[in-house]
Amino acid sequence: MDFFIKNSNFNLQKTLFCGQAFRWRDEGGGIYSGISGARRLKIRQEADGVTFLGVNERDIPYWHGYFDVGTDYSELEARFSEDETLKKACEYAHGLRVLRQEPFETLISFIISQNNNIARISGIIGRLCEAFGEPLGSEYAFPRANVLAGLSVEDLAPVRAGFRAKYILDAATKVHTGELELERLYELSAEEAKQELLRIKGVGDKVADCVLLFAYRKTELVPKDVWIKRVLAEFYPGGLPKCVGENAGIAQQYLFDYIRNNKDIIKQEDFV
DNA sequence: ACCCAGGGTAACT
DNA sequence: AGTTACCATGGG
Repeated sequence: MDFFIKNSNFNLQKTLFCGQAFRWRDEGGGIYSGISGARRLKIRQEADGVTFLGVNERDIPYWHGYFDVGTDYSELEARFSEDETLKKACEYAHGLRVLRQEPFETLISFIISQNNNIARISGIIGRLCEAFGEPLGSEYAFPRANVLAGLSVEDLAPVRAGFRAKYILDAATKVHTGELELERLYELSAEEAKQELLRIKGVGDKVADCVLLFAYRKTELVPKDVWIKRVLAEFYPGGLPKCVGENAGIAQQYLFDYIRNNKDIIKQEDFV
């Protein structure tokens, strides 16, 4: 069935290609197709919302959560806009939403993201899914932890993940054996959950923050990649302003999209 | 050819 | 506790 969601603050182009998810494709004509975990979706941009195309009715609650439909982004943008730079970021990235993604997929994806660029991250994840994911029509689901846990670095060679291959295997193994219980992290505080994630080889402060923000919706966390470090150095040496409240992580995503597409805003001296 | 990328680890002071 | 070389790969 087709399922329309009325929402005036929902831009798919911004949401799907701002570096938080890596498995979406622009089909043209306002239509996008992608996969989250083992679910496929076709979705169309409307003037006043989005339409899930041919969606299985029982998956609607999942996608509702995935796209964070329950959050009023217009209200967030209004609050953020009390700050001058954030106001510009909100105008530029208007309609962006922070997704609620599957924990294991998010964990592996952001392990792959380290010291890497978005185009190449997408390529590696695509090859990982083709090689080890369950077929999903003409596409492939994200690989399950037990499948990845049974692999060697040699098995992962065709994925061309480089030095990150061993990190992928450590994460998959810890999840598969139950040494790390991803479902349990929902019940923990951000700080407690972070300590759990940091036990994985190849997961440091930034990757942990990304997983907790993009999968567990710990919106107070601000992943500090090279671009956010530049924004902080240039505009917020004392940290993000008070108006971001408990949603600093969402404000961070607006800033990330804004600055990466307007690189001239950062002065040369802040490139470290 | 060179530089960089949604960084982390291990080996140093 | 705070630096720094090194890690694989390929896009710009």
